[in-house]
Amino acid sequence: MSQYLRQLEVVIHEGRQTVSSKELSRRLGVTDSLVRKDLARLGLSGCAGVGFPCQELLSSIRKLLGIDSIWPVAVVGCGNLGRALIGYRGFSDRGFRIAAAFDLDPQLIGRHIGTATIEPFSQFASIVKAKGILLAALCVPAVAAQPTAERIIASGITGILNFAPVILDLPDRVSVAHVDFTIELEQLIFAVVQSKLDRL
Amino acid sequence: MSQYLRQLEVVIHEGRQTVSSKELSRRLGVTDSLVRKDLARLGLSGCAGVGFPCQELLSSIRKLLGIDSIWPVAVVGCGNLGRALIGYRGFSDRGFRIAAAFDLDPQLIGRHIGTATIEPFSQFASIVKAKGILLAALCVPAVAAQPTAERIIASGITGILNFAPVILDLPDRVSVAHVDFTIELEQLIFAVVQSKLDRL
DNA sequence: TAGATTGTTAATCGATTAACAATC
DNA sequence: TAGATTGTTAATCGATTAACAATC
Repeated sequence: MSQYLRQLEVVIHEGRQTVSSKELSRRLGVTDSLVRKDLARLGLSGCAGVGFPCQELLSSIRKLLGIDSIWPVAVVGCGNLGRALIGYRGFSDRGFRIAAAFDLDPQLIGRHIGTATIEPFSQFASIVKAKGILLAALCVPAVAAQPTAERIIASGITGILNFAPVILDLPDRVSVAHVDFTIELEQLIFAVVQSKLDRL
Repeated sequence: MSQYLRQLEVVIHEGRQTVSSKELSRRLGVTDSLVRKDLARLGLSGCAGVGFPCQELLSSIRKLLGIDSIWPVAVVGCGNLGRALIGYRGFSDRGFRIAAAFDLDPQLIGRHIGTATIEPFSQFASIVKAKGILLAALCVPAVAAQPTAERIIASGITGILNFAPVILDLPDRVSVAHVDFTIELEQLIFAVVQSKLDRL
Protein backbone atom coordinates (compact mmCIF):
# COMPACT_ATOMS: atom_id res chain seq x y z
CA MET A 1 0.00 0.00 0.00
CA SER A 2 2.83 2.35 0.76
CA GLN A 3 4.07 1.64 -2.74
CA TYR A 4 0.72 2.73 -4.13
CA LEU A 5 1.03 5.97 -2.20
CA ARG A 6 4.47 6.65 -3.53
CA GLN A 7 3.49 6.06 -7.14
CA LEU A 8 0.33 8.10 -6.74
CA GLU A 9 2.40 10.99 -5.53
CA VAL A 10 4.53 10.73 -8.64
CA VAL A 11 1.48 10.67 -10.90
CA ILE A 12 -0.06 13.64 -9.13
CA HIS A 13 3.23 15.48 -9.37
CA GLU A 14 3.02 15.03 -13.12
CA GLY A 15 -0.26 16.95 -13.02
CA ARG A 16 -2.55 14.06 -13.88
CA GLN A 17 -6.14 14.05 -12.64
CA THR A 18 -6.87 10.37 -13.06
CA VAL A 19 -4.85 7.21 -13.33
CA SER A 20 -5.80 3.82 -14.75
CA SER A 21 -5.20 0.51 -13.02
CA LYS A 22 -3.02 -0.34 -15.99
CA GLU A 23 -0.78 2.66 -15.45
CA LEU A 24 -0.41 1.94 -11.75
CA SER A 25 0.25 -1.72 -12.40
CA ARG A 26 3.00 -0.85 -14.84
CA ARG A 27 4.68 1.40 -12.32
CA LEU A 28 4.43 -1.17 -9.55
CA GLY A 29 5.42 -4.15 -11.65
CA VAL A 30 2.19 -6.07 -11.03
CA THR A 31 -0.92 -6.86 -13.07
CA ASP A 32 -3.78 -4.42 -13.58
CA SER A 33 -6.15 -7.04 -12.17
CA LEU A 34 -4.33 -6.96 -8.88
CA VAL A 35 -4.44 -3.18 -8.67
CA ARG A 36 -8.19 -3.15 -9.24
CA LYS A 37 -8.67 -5.93 -6.72
CA ASP A 38 -6.57 -4.15 -4.11
CA LEU A 39 -8.37 -0.87 -4.55
CA ALA A 40 -11.75 -2.60 -4.53
CA ARG A 41 -10.82 -4.31 -1.28
CA LEU A 42 -10.30 -0.89 0.24
CA GLY A 43 -13.73 0.13 -0.97
CA LEU A 44 -12.37 2.52 -3.58
CA SER A 45 -13.93 2.70 -7.01
CA GLY A 46 -12.91 4.23 -10.29
CA CYS A 47 -14.78 5.24 -13.42
CA ALA A 48 -14.99 2.73 -16.24
CA GLY A 49 -13.29 4.17 -19.30
CA VAL A 50 -11.56 6.89 -17.31
CA GLY A 51 -9.65 5.46 -14.39
CA PHE A 52 -9.30 6.39 -10.75
CA PRO A 53 -9.28 10.00 -9.50
CA CYS A 54 -5.72 10.54 -8.18
CA GLN A 55 -6.44 12.93 -5.34
CA GLU A 56 -9.33 10.95 -3.94
CA LEU A 57 -7.31 7.79 -4.17
CA LEU A 58 -4.40 9.39 -2.37
CA SER A 59 -6.41 10.71 0.53
CA SER A 60 -8.47 7.53 0.82
CA ILE A 61 -5.37 5.38 1.04
CA ARG A 62 -3.80 7.78 3.50
CA LYS A 63 -6.90 7.56 5.64
CA LEU A 64 -6.98 3.79 5.43
CA LEU A 65 -3.35 3.53 6.42
CA GLY A 66 -4.01 5.84 9.33
CA ILE A 67 -1.59 8.48 8.07
CA ASP A 68 -4.11 11.18 7.31
CA SER A 69 -3.02 12.89 10.49
CA ILE A 70 0.45 13.43 11.89
CA TRP A 71 1.67 10.78 14.29
CA PRO A 72 4.12 11.87 16.96
CA VAL A 73 6.95 9.38 17.44
CA ALA A 74 9.35 8.97 20.36
CA VAL A 75 12.94 7.94 19.69
CA VAL A 76 14.35 5.81 22.49
CA GLY A 77 18.12 5.62 22.50
CA CYS A 78 20.13 8.41 20.90
CA GLY A 79 23.26 6.66 19.78
CA ASN A 80 24.31 6.91 16.14
CA LEU A 81 21.17 5.26 14.92
CA GLY A 82 18.75 7.22 17.07
CA ARG A 83 20.35 10.48 16.03
CA ALA A 84 20.21 9.44 12.40
CA LEU A 85 16.51 8.78 12.76
CA ILE A 86 15.87 12.11 14.44
CA GLY A 87 17.65 13.85 11.60
CA TYR A 88 15.93 11.77 8.92
CA ARG A 89 14.12 14.10 6.56
CA GLY A 90 11.10 12.82 4.75
CA PHE A 91 9.19 11.83 7.85
CA SER A 92 7.66 15.26 8.22
CA ASP A 93 5.89 15.28 4.87
CA ARG A 94 4.65 11.74 5.22
CA GLY A 95 2.64 11.81 8.39
CA PHE A 96 5.27 11.47 11.09
CA ARG A 97 7.00 13.78 13.48
CA ILE A 98 9.77 13.02 15.95
CA ALA A 99 8.10 14.48 19.00
CA ALA A 100 10.57 13.41 21.68
CA ALA A 101 13.94 11.71 22.11
CA PHE A 102 15.26 9.85 25.13
CA ASP A 103 18.52 8.47 26.42
CA LEU A 104 20.06 7.29 29.66
CA ASP A 105 23.46 8.89 29.13
CA PRO A 106 23.73 12.17 31.09
CA GLN A 107 26.26 13.36 28.51
CA LEU A 108 23.57 13.32 25.84
CA ILE A 109 20.66 14.70 27.82
CA GLY A 110 19.80 18.25 26.92
CA ARG A 111 21.46 18.09 23.51
CA HIS A 112 19.50 19.43 20.59
CA ILE A 113 19.29 17.38 17.43
CA GLY A 114 17.21 18.78 14.64
CA THR A 115 14.07 20.04 16.33
CA ALA A 116 14.27 17.60 19.23
CA THR A 117 15.93 17.84 22.61
CA ILE A 118 17.20 14.68 24.26
CA GLU A 119 15.34 14.01 27.50
CA PRO A 120 16.25 11.65 30.34
CA PHE A 121 14.60 8.26 29.94
CA SER A 122 13.22 8.55 33.45
CA GLN A 123 10.86 11.20 32.08
CA PHE A 124 9.55 8.87 29.38
CA ALA A 125 6.15 8.03 30.83
CA SER A 126 5.19 11.58 31.66
CA ILE A 127 6.39 13.16 28.42
CA VAL A 128 4.82 10.47 26.25
CA LYS A 129 1.53 10.85 28.05
CA ALA A 130 1.63 14.64 27.85
CA LYS A 131 2.33 14.62 24.13
CA GLY A 132 -0.05 11.79 23.29
CA ILE A 133 2.69 9.68 21.74
CA LEU A 134 1.70 6.14 20.73
CA LEU A 135 4.70 5.10 18.64
CA ALA A 136 8.33 4.58 19.60
CA ALA A 137 11.44 3.86 17.57
CA LEU A 138 13.63 1.59 19.66
CA CYS A 139 17.30 2.36 18.97
CA VAL A 140 18.99 0.91 22.04
CA PRO A 141 21.68 -1.80 22.09
CA ALA A 142 20.47 -5.37 21.61
CA VAL A 143 20.82 -6.38 25.24
CA ALA A 144 18.70 -3.45 26.40
CA ALA A 145 15.96 -3.92 23.82
CA GLN A 146 13.60 -6.32 25.62
CA PRO A 147 13.58 -4.61 29.03
CA THR A 148 13.37 -1.16 27.45
CA ALA A 149 10.48 -2.31 25.28
CA GLU A 150 8.65 -3.64 28.31
CA ARG A 151 9.12 -0.38 30.09
CA ILE A 152 7.92 1.77 27.22
CA ILE A 153 4.78 -0.25 26.56
CA ALA A 154 3.94 0.16 30.24
CA SER A 155 3.75 3.87 29.43
CA GLY A 156 1.04 3.34 26.86
CA ILE A 157 3.07 2.92 23.66
CA THR A 158 1.18 0.64 21.26
CA GLY A 159 3.56 0.47 18.33
CA ILE A 160 7.30 -0.14 18.29
CA LEU A 161 9.68 0.22 15.37
CA ASN A 162 12.47 -2.04 16.57
CA PHE A 163 15.98 -1.42 15.26
CA ALA A 164 17.70 -3.81 17.64
CA PRO A 165 18.68 -7.18 16.18
CA VAL A 166 16.49 -9.02 18.69
CA ILE A 167 13.00 -10.44 18.40
CA LEU A 168 10.86 -8.75 21.03
CA ASP A 169 8.47 -10.82 23.07
CA LEU A 170 5.55 -8.53 23.81
CA PRO A 171 1.80 -8.81 24.36
CA ASP A 172 -0.40 -9.03 21.28
CA ARG A 173 -1.95 -5.63 21.79
CA VAL A 174 1.42 -4.07 20.89
CA SER A 175 2.42 -3.95 17.22
CA VAL A 176 6.07 -4.38 16.40
CA ALA A 177 7.82 -3.68 13.11
CA HIS A 178 11.34 -4.99 12.90
CA VAL A 179 14.15 -3.27 11.00
CA ASP A 180 17.28 -5.39 10.92
CA PHE A 181 20.13 -4.23 8.72
CA THR A 182 21.83 -7.59 9.01
CA ILE A 183 18.81 -9.36 7.56
CA GLU A 184 18.52 -6.81 4.78
CA LEU A 185 22.18 -7.25 3.94
CA GLU A 186 21.90 -11.02 4.02
CA GLN A 187 19.01 -10.85 1.61
CA LEU A 188 21.00 -8.56 -0.62
CA ILE A 189 23.93 -10.96 -0.62
CA PHE A 190 21.63 -13.84 -1.36
CA ALA A 191 20.28 -11.94 -4.37
CA VAL A 192 23.80 -11.06 -5.53
CA VAL A 193 24.98 -14.65 -5.22
CA GLN A 194 21.87 -15.98 -6.96
CA SER A 195 22.24 -13.55 -9.81
CA LYS A 196 25.89 -14.54 -10.18
CA LEU A 197 24.96 -18.24 -10.27
CA ASP A 198 22.18 -17.62 -12.76
CA ARG A 199 24.63 -16.08 -15.14
CA LEU A 200 27.02 -19.04 -15.13
CA MET B 1 16.22 -17.96 5.94
CA SER B 2 17.86 -15.29 8.02
CA GLN B 3 15.30 -16.05 10.67
CA TYR B 4 16.36 -19.68 10.63
CA LEU B 5 19.94 -18.61 11.17
CA ARG B 6 19.05 -16.45 14.11
CA GLN B 7 17.05 -19.17 15.84
CA LEU B 8 19.71 -21.76 15.14
CA GLU B 9 22.24 -19.55 16.84
CA VAL B 10 20.01 -19.38 19.89
CA VAL B 11 19.59 -23.14 19.98
CA ILE B 12 23.32 -23.71 19.61
CA HIS B 13 23.96 -21.15 22.31
CA GLU B 14 21.82 -23.32 24.60
CA GLY B 15 24.28 -26.13 23.98
CA ARG B 16 21.96 -28.35 21.95
CA GLN B 17 23.43 -30.73 19.37
CA THR B 18 20.28 -31.34 17.34
CA VAL B 19 17.00 -29.56 16.82
CA SER B 20 13.69 -30.90 15.56
CA SER B 21 11.60 -29.28 12.87
CA LYS B 22 8.91 -28.94 15.52
CA GLU B 23 11.19 -26.95 17.82
CA LEU B 24 12.28 -24.64 15.01
CA SER B 25 8.72 -24.20 13.81
CA ARG B 26 7.60 -23.20 17.29
CA ARG B 27 10.34 -20.58 17.53
CA LEU B 28 9.56 -19.19 14.10
CA GLY B 29 5.80 -19.29 14.45
CA VAL B 30 5.23 -21.57 11.46
CA THR B 31 4.36 -25.22 10.98
CA ASP B 32 6.84 -28.07 11.30
CA SER B 33 5.88 -29.16 7.79
CA LEU B 34 7.10 -25.89 6.39
CA VAL B 35 10.42 -26.10 8.20
CA ARG B 36 11.07 -29.58 6.85
CA LYS B 37 10.05 -28.50 3.38
CA ASP B 38 12.30 -25.44 3.48
CA LEU B 39 15.28 -27.40 4.69
CA ALA B 40 14.65 -30.15 2.16
CA ARG B 41 14.51 -27.54 -0.59
CA LEU B 42 18.03 -26.51 0.43
CA GLY B 43 19.13 -30.12 0.17
CA LEU B 44 19.56 -30.50 3.92
CA SER B 45 18.42 -33.63 5.66
CA GLY B 46 17.89 -34.60 9.27
CA CYS B 47 17.66 -37.89 11.11
CA ALA B 48 14.23 -39.39 11.67
CA GLY B 49 13.55 -39.66 15.38
CA VAL B 50 16.42 -37.32 16.26
CA GLY B 51 16.16 -34.07 14.35
CA PHE B 52 18.63 -31.92 12.46
CA PRO B 53 22.27 -31.47 13.52
CA CYS B 54 22.51 -27.81 14.57
CA GLN B 55 26.06 -27.06 13.53
CA GLU B 56 25.76 -28.64 10.11
CA LEU B 57 22.50 -26.84 9.55
CA LEU B 58 24.04 -23.53 10.53
CA SER B 59 27.03 -23.77 8.25
CA SER B 60 24.99 -25.15 5.36
CA ILE B 61 22.53 -22.27 5.52
CA ARG B 62 25.38 -19.77 5.85
CA LYS B 63 26.97 -21.24 2.76
CA LEU B 64 23.72 -21.20 0.85
CA LEU B 65 23.11 -17.59 1.76
CA GLY B 66 26.63 -16.74 0.66
CA ILE B 67 27.65 -15.53 4.10
CA ASP B 68 30.15 -18.22 4.87
CA SER B 69 32.89 -15.73 4.14
CA ILE B 70 33.19 -12.08 5.13
CA TRP B 71 31.84 -9.54 2.65
CA PRO B 72 33.45 -6.14 2.62
CA VAL B 73 30.91 -3.33 2.32
CA ALA B 74 31.38 0.29 1.28
CA VAL B 75 29.32 3.00 2.92
CA VAL B 76 28.54 5.85 0.53
CA GLY B 77 27.45 9.03 2.26
CA CYS B 78 28.53 9.65 5.84
CA GLY B 79 25.72 11.77 7.20
CA ASN B 80 23.90 10.69 10.32
CA LEU B 81 22.70 7.50 8.73
CA GLY B 82 25.99 6.51 7.14
CA ARG B 83 27.82 7.05 10.39
CA ALA B 84 25.20 5.05 12.27
CA LEU B 85 25.74 2.19 9.86
CA ILE B 86 29.51 2.34 10.21
CA GLY B 87 29.15 2.16 13.95
CA TYR B 88 26.53 -0.60 13.83
CA ARG B 89 27.81 -3.56 15.82
CA GLY B 90 26.61 -6.99 14.91
CA PHE B 91 27.75 -6.83 11.30
CA SER B 92 31.17 -8.15 12.16
CA ASP B 93 30.00 -11.44 13.62
CA ARG B 94 27.48 -12.05 10.86
CA GLY B 95 29.59 -12.03 7.75
CA PHE B 96 29.97 -8.33 7.00
CA ARG B 97 32.66 -5.76 7.44
CA ILE B 98 32.53 -2.06 6.68
CA ALA B 99 35.65 -1.87 4.57
CA ALA B 100 35.45 1.73 3.36
CA ALA B 101 33.39 4.89 3.79
CA PHE B 102 32.99 7.77 1.35
CA ASP B 103 31.64 11.30 1.30
CA LEU B 104 31.85 14.43 -0.82
CA ASP B 105 32.09 16.88 2.08
CA PRO B 106 35.74 17.95 2.65
CA GLN B 107 34.82 18.58 6.30
CA LEU B 108 34.17 14.89 6.80
CA ILE B 109 37.03 13.44 4.79
CA GLY B 110 39.77 11.97 6.89
CA ARG B 111 37.58 11.51 9.95
CA HIS B 112 37.75 8.20 11.72
CA ILE B 113 34.55 6.44 12.66
CA GLY B 114 34.87 3.10 14.32
CA THR B 115 37.51 1.30 12.33
CA ALA B 116 36.86 3.22 9.11
CA THR B 117 38.29 6.43 7.73
CA ILE B 118 36.13 8.59 5.50
CA GLU B 119 37.61 8.84 2.02
CA PRO B 120 36.79 11.30 -0.76
CA PHE B 121 34.15 9.94 -3.13
CA SER B 122 36.46 10.68 -6.04
CA GLN B 123 38.60 7.77 -4.83
CA PHE B 124 35.64 5.37 -4.87
CA ALA B 125 36.49 3.36 -7.96
CA SER B 126 40.11 2.75 -7.09
CA ILE B 127 39.56 1.90 -3.43
CA VAL B 128 36.65 -0.40 -4.17
CA LYS B 129 38.64 -2.20 -6.79
CA ALA B 130 41.70 -2.48 -4.56
CA LYS B 131 39.69 -3.93 -1.68
CA GLY B 132 37.50 -6.18 -3.80
CA ILE B 133 34.29 -4.59 -2.53
CA LEU B 134 31.08 -5.71 -4.24
CA LEU B 135 28.44 -4.27 -1.92
CA ALA B 136 27.59 -0.68 -1.09
CA ALA B 137 25.22 0.88 1.42
CA LEU B 138 23.81 4.00 -0.17
CA CYS B 139 23.20 6.64 2.50
CA VAL B 140 23.08 9.82 0.44
CA PRO B 141 20.16 12.30 0.25
CA ALA B 142 17.23 11.26 -1.94
CA VAL B 143 18.08 13.59 -4.82
CA ALA B 144 21.61 12.24 -5.06
CA ALA B 145 20.63 8.58 -4.87
CA GLN B 146 20.08 7.76 -8.55
CA PRO B 147 23.19 9.46 -9.98
CA THR B 148 25.35 8.19 -7.13
CA ALA B 149 24.04 4.67 -7.65
CA GLU B 150 24.86 4.88 -11.35
CA ARG B 151 28.34 6.00 -10.58
CA ILE B 152 29.06 3.30 -8.04
CA ILE B 153 27.82 0.46 -10.21
CA ALA B 154 30.15 1.72 -12.89
CA SER B 155 32.92 0.85 -10.44
CA GLY B 156 31.88 -2.78 -10.28
CA ILE B 157 29.48 -2.77 -7.33
CA THR B 158 26.87 -5.51 -7.85
CA GLY B 159 24.69 -5.09 -4.77
CA ILE B 160 23.24 -1.93 -3.24
CA LEU B 161 21.53 -1.54 0.10
CA ASN B 162 19.54 1.59 -0.58
CA PHE B 163 18.55 3.78 2.35
CA ALA B 164 17.30 6.69 0.27
CA PRO B 165 13.52 6.93 -0.09
CA VAL B 166 13.73 6.61 -3.85
CA ILE B 167 13.27 3.63 -6.15
CA LEU B 168 16.49 3.14 -8.07
CA ASP B 169 16.35 2.38 -11.75
CA LEU B 170 19.35 0.18 -12.45
CA PRO B 171 20.32 -2.65 -14.80
CA ASP B 172 19.18 -6.15 -13.87
CA ARG B 173 22.66 -7.38 -13.12
CA VAL B 174 22.69 -5.18 -10.03
CA SER B 175 20.74 -6.33 -6.97
CA VAL B 176 19.07 -3.69 -4.86
CA ALA B 177 17.63 -4.05 -1.36
CA HIS B 178 15.57 -1.12 -0.22
CA VAL B 179 15.38 0.08 3.38
CA ASP B 180 12.78 2.78 3.82
CA PHE B 181 11.98 3.89 7.34
CA THR B 182 8.87 5.69 6.14
CA ILE B 183 7.43 2.51 4.71
CA GLU B 184 8.30 0.58 7.84
CA LEU B 185 6.61 3.22 9.96
CA GLU B 186 3.55 3.28 7.73
CA GLN B 187 3.23 -0.45 8.06
CA LEU B 188 3.58 -0.15 11.80
CA ILE B 189 0.86 2.47 11.93
CA PHE B 190 -1.36 0.34 9.77
CA ALA B 191 -0.89 -2.55 12.19
CA VAL B 192 -1.59 -0.29 15.16
CA VAL B 193 -4.75 1.10 13.60
CA GLN B 194 -5.94 -2.36 12.57
CA SER B 195 -5.37 -3.77 16.01
CA LYS B 196 -7.29 -0.85 17.52
CA LEU B 197 -10.19 -1.44 15.12
CA ASP B 198 -10.17 -5.17 15.83
CA ARG B 199 -10.61 -4.52 19.50
CA LEU B 200 -13.70 -2.34 19.06
C1' DT C 1 -20.91 4.87 -31.65
C1' DA C 2 -16.00 3.45 -30.63
C1' DG C 3 -12.38 3.16 -27.33
C1' DA C 4 -10.89 2.74 -22.82
C1' DT C 5 -11.30 1.00 -18.44
C1' DT C 6 -13.76 -0.78 -14.63
C1' DG C 7 -15.61 -4.56 -11.39
C1' DT C 8 -16.06 -9.31 -10.97
C1' DT C 9 -16.07 -14.14 -12.01
C1' DA C 10 -13.71 -18.33 -12.87
C1' DA C 11 -9.14 -20.39 -13.57
C1' DT C 12 -4.44 -20.73 -12.19
C1' DC C 13 -0.63 -20.76 -9.47
C1' DG C 14 2.33 -21.26 -5.58
C1' DA C 15 2.85 -21.68 -0.96
C1' DT C 16 1.31 -23.83 3.21
C1' DT C 17 -0.62 -27.54 5.83
C1' DA C 18 -2.18 -32.10 7.34
C1' DA C 19 -1.31 -36.72 7.36
C1' DC C 20 1.29 -40.79 7.46
C1' DA C 21 4.45 -44.51 6.14
C1' DA C 22 9.40 -44.95 6.65
C1' DT C 23 13.27 -44.49 9.69
C1' DC C 24 16.23 -43.83 13.53
C1' DT D 1 9.99 -52.68 20.80
C1' DA D 2 8.12 -47.88 21.63
C1' DG D 3 8.62 -43.06 20.89
C1' DA D 4 10.11 -39.38 18.22
C1' DT D 5 10.82 -37.30 14.04
C1' DT D 6 11.76 -37.26 9.22
C1' DG D 7 10.60 -36.92 4.07
C1' DT D 8 6.91 -36.77 1.03
C1' DT D 9 2.33 -37.03 -0.83
C1' DA D 10 -2.17 -35.22 -1.39
C1' DA D 11 -5.35 -31.59 0.19
C1' DT D 12 -6.09 -26.88 1.30
C1' DC D 13 -5.74 -22.21 1.20
C1' DG D 14 -5.00 -17.62 -0.35
C1' DA D 15 -3.27 -14.69 -3.55
C1' DT D 16 -2.72 -13.63 -8.35
C1' DT D 17 -4.15 -13.65 -13.08
C1' DA D 18 -6.93 -13.88 -17.30
C1' DA D 19 -11.05 -12.85 -19.32
C1' DC D 20 -15.07 -10.35 -20.30
C1' DA D 21 -19.61 -8.19 -19.81
C1' DA D 22 -20.92 -3.69 -18.02
C1' DT D 23 -20.01 1.14 -18.02
C1' DC D 24 -18.38 5.67 -18.93
